[in-house]
This record gives sequence, C-alpha cells and structure tokens, in this order.
Amino acid sequence: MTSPRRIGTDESKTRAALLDAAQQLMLEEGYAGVTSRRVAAKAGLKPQLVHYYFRTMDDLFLAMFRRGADYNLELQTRALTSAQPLRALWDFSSEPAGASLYMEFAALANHRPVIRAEVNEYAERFRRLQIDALAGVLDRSGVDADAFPPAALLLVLQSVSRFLVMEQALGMSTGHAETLALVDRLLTQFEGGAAPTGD
Amino acid sequence: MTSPRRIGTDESKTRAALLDAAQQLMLEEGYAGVTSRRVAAKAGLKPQLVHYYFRTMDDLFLAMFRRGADYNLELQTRALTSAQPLRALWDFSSEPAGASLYMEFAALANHRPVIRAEVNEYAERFRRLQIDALAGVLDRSGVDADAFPPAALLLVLQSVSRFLVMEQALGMSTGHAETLALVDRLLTQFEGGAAPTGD
DNA sequence: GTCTATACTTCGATAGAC
DNA sequence: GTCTATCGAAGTATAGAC
Repeated sequence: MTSPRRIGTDESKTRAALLDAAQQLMLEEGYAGVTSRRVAAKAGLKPQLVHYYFRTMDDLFLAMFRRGADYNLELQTRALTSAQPLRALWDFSSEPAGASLYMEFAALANHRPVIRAEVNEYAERFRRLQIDALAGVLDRSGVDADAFPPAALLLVLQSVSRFLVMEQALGMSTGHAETLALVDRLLTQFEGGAAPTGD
Repeated sequence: MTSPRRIGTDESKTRAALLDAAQQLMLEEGYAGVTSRRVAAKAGLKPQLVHYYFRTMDDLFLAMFRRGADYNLELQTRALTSAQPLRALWDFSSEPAGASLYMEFAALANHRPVIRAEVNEYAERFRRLQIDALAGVLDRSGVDADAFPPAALLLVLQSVSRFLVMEQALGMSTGHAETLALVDRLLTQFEGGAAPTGD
C-alpha cells in the first residue's frame, strides 16, 4: 500500500476502546482535549497505541467521525419515516451529546481541511436525505412549498435546536421557554398532533 | 494585592499588541491555536511576555473577550436604535468574524468554567438589552406579542444567522438560499421596508 | 499483527535580571 | 515596570522489539 507503515485492523478491540475513549474525552474536554496521551490514559493503554491504530490524530478524528456519522444516518432515517418527522428531527438535533459532538466537529473542521472535507461530504448527504423526506411530509400536510420551502424549514429547525442546546450547555436560559413554545406551536401547525416527547 | 506577582499595566502598548495577535490567531486557528508561543511570535515578541501581561492563558482569553464584548455592546446599541433594528440584528449576527469569535468563545466556555462565567454574564446583559429593544419595535409594528414573543423572535433570528454563517465558513450552502429568502420575507413582514444591506 | 522504547517539539509557567 | 533564562510536563510521531 501507500502507507509507510502497517496499521491495526478495523476489528481490533483495542481500536474500538480508543475510539470510545476519544469520543468521551471530546464530550468532556472538547476536541483540544483529545490528545494521544489522554485518550490512551482513559482507555488504560499506552499512548503509542493511538499512533499505531490511527497514524495521526487527524486519522483518529476521522475514524471517530465516520463511526458516529454512520450511526446517526441510521437514526435519522428512522426518524424521517416516523409518524411525526418534523418533531423527530427536532428531537434529534436537540439531543445534547449529539449536538455537542456536532459542535466540536464543526469547530475542528473549521481549522483542519482534511476533517472539513469529510464533514462536508457527510453533511451534504445527510441534508439531501432530510430535505427529500421533509418535502414529502410537507406536501401531504398541504404546506405551501413556495412560501415555506422544505430546505428552509429544515435549516431553521436545526439552527434553533442546535442553538438552544448549545446555550443550555453553557447554562443560559433567557428566552428559551418562549422559543420552545413558539417552535412547538409551529410544529403542531405544520405537522399537527401532539405534545413534545418529554424533554 | 492577592496576586503572587506584579503584572503589566492595562495601557501598555505591548499588551494591546498581544491581544491583537491572540484575536487574529483565534480566527485563523481556533482557540486551541492560541498558545503563548504563537501569540508572541505573531506579535514579534518573546513568549514569556504573554505570561507577564496575562498571568495565565485563561486570563488572556478573558481580556480578549472583555475587549471584544465592550466593543460589540456599543455596536449592538447602535443597531438597536437604527431604522430597521431586526435587520440590523440579523446583519450583526451574520458578520463572519464576529460569528467566528463567538463560536470559539462558546466552545472555550463549554470547557473552562472561568470563561463560562464571564461569557454568561455578558450574554445575559446583551440579551436583556436586545429583548427590550425588540419588544418596543414589535409593539410599534403591531405584532402580536403573545403569538410572537420578542425573546423567541430574537433567538430564532440569532440561531439561524449564526448557523448559516457557520456552515458558510465550512463551505456548505445547501438550503441557504431558500432560508435567506424566507428570513428576508419574514423580516419585511415584521419590520416592513427594504431589501438586504448587501451581504 | 501488536505493542514499547525513544526522539524531538511545543506547552504553560516561574524565578530572577535589568 | 519590563523583559529573559530556564524548567518540567505534555504533545505528536517513528523505529524497532516481540
């Protein structure tokens, strides 16, 4: 291969442990806290193992991202075929751990070209899926697609949920109740139906 | 004083140069790229000077944040008394450099208690000001405050603008045009008046 | 295929010279 | 009041032992 050095297999249990540790660290300390030494320490392993299974730290981040992305794609697909896809989307983007990882990877992507490329490709695929599903839903609900394009509604929905979760993580809450009420009302209007799932 | 070591004056030219360098670095590399050595290098100074003027790196971040916060409070105040406060708010949160710094400090605050406290205090003051100003504007425009509370509109506005700017920085654009059009239409509806200022 | 010994760089921070 | 010499810890990464 082109790789100057052989690398551990994808099925290795050690490799998975390192990924788990890295993800946990990312949540606790942010991407800057994900260093080879700390990852290894959390997994109870030697730091050099990180570089054996993932040649560089960027490779580790990429592997972590892909694993999470695949998992999320599955969740997302299920959400979009549920009885209330809009609400499901809202709940999905409001999930704290997911939102937190999302922010960290966005920050990382902002400053590391390799990560950015990967994040973009995934995000694009992700969004296409969501827009298409949403278009169908809104159409069946009789929403005017010219006045409220599915893409726009999706972005607004995600913006607001991500923003609220981020602020919540920071301990902020001013205006949140009013916003949640407004969103809930609009969701009901667009999609009909019941109360929130129980945040 | 309680400080174990004396520290440079606030008026020092060197100090300001270090703050400038730090801010520029934060934009280019993210908060993780703001190290004493790199800040000094960018300012053409010795790394130890960073620790002389700001005892710890957290102190440097706090000083940078306060300087920017004060500046933004002024800008914000002016925006809120302009002819189209809603649009002014939108433009304000859409400004790339500001949005970028905002994200970096949010990430930083997420993992550093000292920074979080400062960010929260500032954000709270900031938001109160905005909500109050917005309440007046909406009231004069005849907007139903029960259906559309100023606080909720503010948060939605900021969420969407920040989200779009963030994605733009990452090179993403799917759905942006539709969202911008929707926002523009709603802004006009709430505030009346003219086209955007020109991105 | 798996892991360790080791190298070299960069980090934040302080003690002390001027 | 301003800046430098210097330290110990932590960072990424590779070469090579098993």
